[in-house]
Amino acid sequence: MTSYKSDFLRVMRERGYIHQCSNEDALDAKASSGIITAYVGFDCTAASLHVGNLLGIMMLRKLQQAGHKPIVLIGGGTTRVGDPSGKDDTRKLLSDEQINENIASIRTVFERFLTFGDGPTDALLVNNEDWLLKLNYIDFLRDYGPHFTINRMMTFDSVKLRLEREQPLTFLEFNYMIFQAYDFLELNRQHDVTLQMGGSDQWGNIINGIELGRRVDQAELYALTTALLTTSSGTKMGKTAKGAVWLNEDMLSPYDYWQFWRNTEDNDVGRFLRLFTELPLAEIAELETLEGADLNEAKKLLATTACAMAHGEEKALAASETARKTFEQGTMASGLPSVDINASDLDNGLGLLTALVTAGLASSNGEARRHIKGGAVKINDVKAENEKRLLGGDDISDDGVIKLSVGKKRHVLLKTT
RNA sequence: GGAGGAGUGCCCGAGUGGUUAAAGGGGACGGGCUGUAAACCCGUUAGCUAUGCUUACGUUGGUUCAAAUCCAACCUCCUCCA
Repeated sequence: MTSYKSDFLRVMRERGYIHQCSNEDALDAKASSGIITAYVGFDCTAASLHVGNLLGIMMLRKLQQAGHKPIVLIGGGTTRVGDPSGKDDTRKLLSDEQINENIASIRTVFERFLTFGDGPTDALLVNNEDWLLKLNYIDFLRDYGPHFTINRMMTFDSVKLRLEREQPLTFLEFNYMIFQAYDFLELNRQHDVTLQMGGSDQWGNIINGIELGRRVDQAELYALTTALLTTSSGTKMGKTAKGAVWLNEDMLSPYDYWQFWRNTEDNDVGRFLRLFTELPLAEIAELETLEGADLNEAKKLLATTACAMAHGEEKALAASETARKTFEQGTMASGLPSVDINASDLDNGLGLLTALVTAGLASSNGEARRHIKGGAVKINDVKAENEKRLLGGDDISDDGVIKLSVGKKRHVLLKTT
């Protein structure tokens, strides 16, 4: 297949989203002749999605932009089971309350990327607990069990890898793929969904759904996956000093989110621009030709654009400005992440170690101590050598804050209240 | 049900009575070099009210001056047999 007829698949390929696609000719024909409805499933194991999920969200966005209908499937039911794909260990089970809290917190993110509503191409958010929790075990087994063979399930990577690595795979997790397959069937019945998208680790699960749909309803379903995101140097993407790169603002500040993209490796800039921004391909191609330090301009653009999509233009520009002041001018930037401290603590003299820990720059006094020893700590851009140093009112700069830094990149402003 | 093997720090993995907060590697973090990049070099990598104390080698007990290391029971996993 050399060229796609449908805008959707063409864009997906041009921008580098496609890893695998089942029956792409038929899918292409279908997408070029009418509205298709597609979904991506999201687990709710945390209170926020992270950049690893961004690819799925972006796919739905592209789908909608191409005039099709995206469905966000929240795995309220399947999260109660736990997906074994790509994991060595059984994930600890979450309580129902936790799951519901997570769902509430996660759903806000989608509104930034998709247009929801009742129109034919408006996005829809559904939760699989609506049908999974109602299932009757015996009925379900009789209706759908015969369509799955253990022999076949054993061949899927999610199962095979666990067994090969001699890690336990519980029956509970073993059922995950069956539920995901059933989701696809159910969404096809309820909303005429014909395409499921996801990361490449979902391929097996999706194929299971396609087969179930064909066997039970003679439905013609499709799969489309993206490559899992890794950096050029091969490491998994999505980690910062603080942990995962969350999409929710209350979990990771727009400034830190901006920084994450700003620190992209040279070799990834073009790829990420295509995947995570909506700049024209021609412009990206030009940006890619930049070399050496000039490439930093492309990284800034990537950071600001990607940040704007997740947090809004205003915050993205603010983050960009904060970064400019901090790194290019070396001046105090008020937009850096800040932590409130009591003025009275300062009067009595606030220990530097304590300050570093409360600022989140160190996880323990011991770590703070090590950072000081290593010469990484700065107070108002002046290196701190003495771990017994006390912070007092004198340390408050003209801007009314105390700037604490660990290393070149991590800065926190202490603000008195 | 029977026989054998395994469970170590964020991960992998060495260690089989004392100098072991536990080799080595990975990851992560910090420093250097740079461009807030990569690669490379160096360092750090349990907590604390810190010349000491506490926690830590699946769990719980026991032996011993002393245990990750020996013993017992239990839990979990793997392999072979039935």
